[in-house]
Amino acid sequence: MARGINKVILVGNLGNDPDMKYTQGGMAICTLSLATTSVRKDKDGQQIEKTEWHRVKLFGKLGEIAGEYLKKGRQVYIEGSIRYDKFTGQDGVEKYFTDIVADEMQMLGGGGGGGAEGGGRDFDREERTSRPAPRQAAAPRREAAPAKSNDFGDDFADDDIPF
Amino acid sequence: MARGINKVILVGNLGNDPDMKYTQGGMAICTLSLATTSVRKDKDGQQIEKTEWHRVKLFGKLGEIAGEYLKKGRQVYIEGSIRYDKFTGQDGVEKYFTDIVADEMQMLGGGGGGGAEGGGRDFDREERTSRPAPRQAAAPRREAAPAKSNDFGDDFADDDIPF
Amino acid sequence: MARGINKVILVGNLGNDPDMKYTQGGMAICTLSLATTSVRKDKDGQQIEKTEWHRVKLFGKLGEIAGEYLKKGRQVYIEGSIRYDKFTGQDGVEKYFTDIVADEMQMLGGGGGGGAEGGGRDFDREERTSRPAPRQAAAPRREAAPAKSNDFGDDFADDDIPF
Amino acid sequence: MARGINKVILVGNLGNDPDMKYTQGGMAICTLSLATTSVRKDKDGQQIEKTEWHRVKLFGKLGEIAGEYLKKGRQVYIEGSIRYDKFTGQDGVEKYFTDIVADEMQMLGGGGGGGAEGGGRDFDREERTSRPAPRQAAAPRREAAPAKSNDFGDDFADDDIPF
DNA sequence: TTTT
DNA sequence: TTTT
Repeated sequence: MARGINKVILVGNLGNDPDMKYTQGGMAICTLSLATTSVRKDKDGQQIEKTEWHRVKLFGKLGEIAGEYLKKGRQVYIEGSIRYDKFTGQDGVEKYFTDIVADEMQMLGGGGGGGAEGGGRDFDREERTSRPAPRQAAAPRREAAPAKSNDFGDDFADDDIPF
Repeated sequence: MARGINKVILVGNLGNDPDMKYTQGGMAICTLSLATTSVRKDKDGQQIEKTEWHRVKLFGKLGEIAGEYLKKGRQVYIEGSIRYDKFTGQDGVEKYFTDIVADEMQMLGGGGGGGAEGGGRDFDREERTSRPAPRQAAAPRREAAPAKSNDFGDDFADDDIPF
Repeated sequence: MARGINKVILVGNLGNDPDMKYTQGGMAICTLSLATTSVRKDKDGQQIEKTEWHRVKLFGKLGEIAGEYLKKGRQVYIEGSIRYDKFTGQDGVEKYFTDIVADEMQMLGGGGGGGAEGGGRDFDREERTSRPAPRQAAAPRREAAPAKSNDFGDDFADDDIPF
Repeated sequence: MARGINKVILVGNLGNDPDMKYTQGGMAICTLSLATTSVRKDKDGQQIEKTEWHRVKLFGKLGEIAGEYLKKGRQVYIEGSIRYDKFTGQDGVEKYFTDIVADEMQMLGGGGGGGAEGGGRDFDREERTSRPAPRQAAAPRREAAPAKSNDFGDDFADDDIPF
């Protein structure tokens, strides 16, 4: 029941290896630094380059895949939405952050393999931690991911899909 | 693990009321006829209009919402993917169809309310029927749709979401 | 010769009337405050709304059209790119801004009429001023806009277009 | 003054080398066959792949760049719009075609270099020819492409751009 | 600050 | 077949 569309599509290269963090519950939070460069011609006809560095967040299973396969320099397709955040530091100064919250990621350029999809856009906030998820917590969660046979939710049987 | 991106974004007006069909299993198939008009200037400076009529398919719950709220003339946002189909008629002639398979829909222009999301992109093909879904089959299915509290699949608990 | 894609698509409502400024040379800079609201279900099944306020910039002719036709509350489609800026205030504190630089705008919901396109993405920076463009400067510029009969640039004659 | 949005974003691989044709006036028409593959899980949990083959048209300078740099197998980003066409063959049978008319193209995966932009969406129709453009016609046209210093059209001087 |  |  959203009102409005907030959609971002990026194709760029990673400036660094993915930064992985995990919540206390073991959910992955992967942060990418992604460069997109545009070029225009100067009034003297010279090429002017401008690079934007996007901070991209991938959560959950999508973040795990990103952390496992992406590397510095790698080219990647990201689809997601823009999220603006404001924090007040201990010094009382407000700080603003803009994140791209990914809900689709695809490695480009052959080397990597396919893509991945997942992750909703807006969730409750909780303390995050940089401790890696304890094996016994995180690992079973991954394996618990069910092989969903369709994306319609639970209101259809699998043999009820007409195309 | 898709390889490639196939994404369509449309904003247009409906040429007709939605066309509703249901599978034998009771799944809704809603077909929209959606116009997008572009304008360019002629070599004589005159405005030339060109209208494309898109055949948009919405399946399952998304199709039901479309069928309930959309009407002829209504402006709508559609996000989905392109699907090309080929059928051979009884006369042996091959016929080609291009559909936009929606995975997001949003009514525009105030009158209608919010948006809806859902429906995957590619599924098995099955015979379709134009008989409305029998009450005793379809109704429970709709009600069976669980109030999913997140989109991460089943590998997180609800209280494990850090933002 | 850009390297990368930096694309934003927004559909939202204006929180205020457009803010118009003009460069010393008379170019319009229109700033919009655009809300997009997403909804998700809470772990208790309750609807949680989150609204992002996007700062959208439209330059030149596109900005003039926006300033003329858009109003507070109006629903609009915006396509553009993300631009991150950093300024150091007089207090020496760095401030960060994120803008959506529009290159397409379309009014939604009937009331307004069509759309408009224009404006490149990256240009030289120059001091901006809030004084309206002087008539004798701005007006001729607007009229000077030629009725381009195609978008291929100057390397084709008008009668050389094959479709 | 378009009414509606008709936007397609594709990332895929070429099934063949680009097919080049030229109008009598020397304008390039480049046709690509572009594959996008999506994967879903079967009801038995097996991966089901579905490949869509898009027919992408690039005109003018954009088509020339595509013809020069793209090759079979190459991965490419395409942005454009959908165009539906209907022709009646000599046998009196109507034939339907769906094209993606590109207005942006970018080579992916390192090997190729940057991207290119250009080409409007809808133009007059004219007979097309497969003869290559005569050197004396096409070559000067390419060189005649002016080094536009901005995209605002002719209504601003170059030093009138505020960012 | 919008909208439904 | 829509819409402005």
